[in-house]
Amino acid sequence: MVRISELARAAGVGISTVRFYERRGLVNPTTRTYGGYRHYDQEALKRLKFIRRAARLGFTLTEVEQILAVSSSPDLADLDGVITGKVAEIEDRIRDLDRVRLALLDVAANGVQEQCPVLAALSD
Amino acid sequence: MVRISELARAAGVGISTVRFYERRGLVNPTTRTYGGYRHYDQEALKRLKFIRRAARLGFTLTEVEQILAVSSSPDLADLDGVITGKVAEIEDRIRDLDRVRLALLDVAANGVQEQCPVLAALSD
DNA sequence: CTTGACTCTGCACCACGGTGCAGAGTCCAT
DNA sequence: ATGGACTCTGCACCGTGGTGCAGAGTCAAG
Repeated sequence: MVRISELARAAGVGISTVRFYERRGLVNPTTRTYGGYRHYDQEALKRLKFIRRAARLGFTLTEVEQILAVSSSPDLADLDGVITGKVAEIEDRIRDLDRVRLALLDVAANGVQEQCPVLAALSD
Repeated sequence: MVRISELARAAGVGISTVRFYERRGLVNPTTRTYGGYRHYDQEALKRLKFIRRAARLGFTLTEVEQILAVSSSPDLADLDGVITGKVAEIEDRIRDLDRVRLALLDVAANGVQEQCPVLAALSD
């Protein structure tokens, strides 16, 4: 059990950010002292790190919330649809990222041709 | 050659957004009429679509600018480092996205175990 | 039981990425 | 040449995701 400053430092975020995520319902302290101090366990640290990296991947906090909700729902029935949707969405992003990656490698290898490969990568 | 409203509609963005991207140096009109109206060619449409999708992938507009700059630099010498760096960054994101994807599939298949696989996916 | 480091809440503020409006001017089909 | 649709610039505003401060309270080592 650690308090907020230690948790924040371990996750590489600011204290205010932790409290902000709590207001958004993303991370809750495991317990509070009588005086109101937040105490966190290891699970909270994992959640914090997850949120940060998912946000960096372009997910909004609302989307992160959805993913976390899905991943810990006690009711597994008809959750499949939600997961399938999220997975498809993630696959789209991976495909797009890979196109940009390949296009950049193409530029590195062959220089810029008439048709810019990077622009072409996401033109659909 | 189309004018701004047609370009915006084709790219699925607002007119104000096109002008905003222009202020950021991301898309420029091919020509202007004497009266000041912007005219765009197909290249501009590609750039616009690229910007939108790259932004959705979590790149900031500054990063998009960098990628576009790299991809159309006339000077290919010592661009390799920049491209290599961007490619590595993109590969990291792909890896992270794939971890989340696999973790969600795991939840769909096996339910939530003691250790949540989704949280574990991005714990490092 | 004091003292200094830490934490609490509430609120104000910030940067980024847009979005909308006003008032003036442009374009072009009739 | 005129009417209506469209565009121009400049500026103000918005939602998201934080960040910082004030004033009061808490914790724990000595």
